[in-house]
Amino acid sequence: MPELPEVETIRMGMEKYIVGHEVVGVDVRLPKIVKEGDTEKLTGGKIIGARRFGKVLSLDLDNNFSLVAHIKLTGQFIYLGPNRPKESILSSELTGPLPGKHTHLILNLDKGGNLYYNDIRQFSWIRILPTESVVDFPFIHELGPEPIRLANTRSGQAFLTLDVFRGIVSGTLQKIKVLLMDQKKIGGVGNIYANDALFLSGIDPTRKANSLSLREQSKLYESIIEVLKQGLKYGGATEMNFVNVLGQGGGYQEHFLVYGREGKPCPNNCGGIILKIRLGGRGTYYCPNCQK
DNA sequence: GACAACCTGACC
DNA sequence: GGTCAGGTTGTC
Repeated sequence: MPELPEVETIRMGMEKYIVGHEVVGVDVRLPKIVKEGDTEKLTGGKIIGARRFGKVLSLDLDNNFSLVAHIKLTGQFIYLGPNRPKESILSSELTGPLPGKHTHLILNLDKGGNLYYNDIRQFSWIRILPTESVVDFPFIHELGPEPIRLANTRSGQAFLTLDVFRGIVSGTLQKIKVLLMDQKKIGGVGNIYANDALFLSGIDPTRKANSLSLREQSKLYESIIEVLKQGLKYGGATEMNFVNVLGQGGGYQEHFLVYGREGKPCPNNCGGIILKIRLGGRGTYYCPNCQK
């Protein structure tokens, strides 16, 4: 499901295919998706940038308005129009027809292009905000630092250094996995990458954060960065129905370490079997042999 | 700190 | 037909 690597994959696609286009019309099909602001402000604006803050996207226009979106579990931004690479064949399995019954917003772009916004579960939100106020929007303002620095993110988000991470981890009684997914503590990490990072570092997800040794803190810090980089490398994980701006799925789901692998053998070949428990209301997967 | 709510589709 | 999935908010 969309976490930092998936949202960053979308952002990169927007930068490549959407930025530079003018918005010539807006079609709102499910008004409740737009929680704040007037979508008509977008019309006539030229898209000049795509930013990401944790799991939130911001499409910035030259008329000082931004379309800000949290796609939650099942949001999709798909571009159809000129400049799509010839080899990008839309997977109707992942997106359905465009527009379709889950298409809630359409940005008509110049040169006949369209940006479709789909969301099956309708949990996501879109806001139209003045560009200068995007960083002050409460959810974005309260986001914790991000674990990886990306060249073109322009997120303005603070970077999670090892020292900062140590401070966060040692200062709370929260269970370590719950902490990793707490957006106010660390920006961008969700269930898939929290599970895999804890496996990679050999740490039991139910441990209290402040019980980690200095060595475990370092190992976990490195593991978070490693799994996020793997996610990015494969263009995200197509769990739920994540697709990039061309409607294509990602590949990290083929490389899950423990996420979604209940009952399967531990990838370390330790002989253990992956267990599933619930932590903070979320499915949590781990190897009881390797994670202490 | 636990858990329902939001919502739909997938799965048993 | 019932249950589960999950990011975030809201409520107990």
